[in-house]
Amino acid sequence: MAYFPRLAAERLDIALCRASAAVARAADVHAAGEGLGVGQHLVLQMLDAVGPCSQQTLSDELRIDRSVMVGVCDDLEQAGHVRRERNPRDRRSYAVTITDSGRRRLAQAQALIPAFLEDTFQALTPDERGQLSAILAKLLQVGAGDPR
Amino acid sequence: MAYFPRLAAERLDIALCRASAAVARAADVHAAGEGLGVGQHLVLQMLDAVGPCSQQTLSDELRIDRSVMVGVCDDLEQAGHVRRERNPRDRRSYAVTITDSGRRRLAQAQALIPAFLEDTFQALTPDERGQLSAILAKLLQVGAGDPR
DNA sequence: GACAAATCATCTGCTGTCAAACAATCTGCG
DNA sequence: CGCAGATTGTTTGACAGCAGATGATTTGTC
Repeated sequence: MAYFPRLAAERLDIALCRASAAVARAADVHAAGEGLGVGQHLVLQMLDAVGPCSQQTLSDELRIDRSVMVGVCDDLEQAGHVRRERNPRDRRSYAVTITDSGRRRLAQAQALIPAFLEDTFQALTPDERGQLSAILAKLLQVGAGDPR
Repeated sequence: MAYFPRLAAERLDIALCRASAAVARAADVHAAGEGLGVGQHLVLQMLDAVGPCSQQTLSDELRIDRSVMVGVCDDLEQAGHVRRERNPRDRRSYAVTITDSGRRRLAQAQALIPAFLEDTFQALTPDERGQLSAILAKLLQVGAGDPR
């Protein structure tokens, strides 16, 4: 029932990982019910916001490994939500572009996110959510051995 | 370079998972250099604090899967840091007990934790670390679809 | 132009985790 | 007692993620 209390109090790293695992599982369940994986959702969201990208750019920005991005884009392409054309200026890379179908699918998925977040983080007050967001942003920016 | 900004701001779940992944990797690197896995460390810490436990209890409290706990205890037993005896009151379960060797190993590992945490969370002020700790405790206690 | 080094997408193998199945044992109910 | 169902530890199979190697292409330097 109770999470071994000294761990949460003393080991910030462990608590962070455990909380993340629980949240990730909830997100997977939500995504599975939605039929659109978390990675696919992120790719569509980014393509919609910033326009066509190479898979490398998507990998870097979204922190998804290159070799995983291959499968994510495969699935999206097969579903018709994305087009993969060679970038004419650099034929090594693709220009991954979101299609109209992809935009519709994204809008549909986006609409369900607020309720999902509300459900997942219901234990936190709006203030706490803001604090958490700011703290995580700081951690991702500088810390944790990720000086890219 | 920059983490696609809208994600960090809007998707608390994604930010949490990304931060956790970075921290987990740092912890693994640290543990590998130390020669004592994170799971093993946690088990020793809990056995030292609360006395002999079954593997099931360890699994529940430390949020480590039963089938993973088998291997963790195997390694600890083989290294002589733990004894596994059948619980006479319930011969299905073990009474896992920390040995003197295990206690020495634990003390040695514990001594390095503060420096590791300081290094990993150097981007955060003491205030922020306190906030993060409190927020994570709340999340682990109630939230994220883990109503055990 | 020619060649070395870097980059993009991809594939392969490895590791770690989880779900499901299994045997042994315990508990509860008649 | 006798039997159904739950629990503990374990093994197995499936799967995601990552490091490293590979082929195609670009960039930089001579």
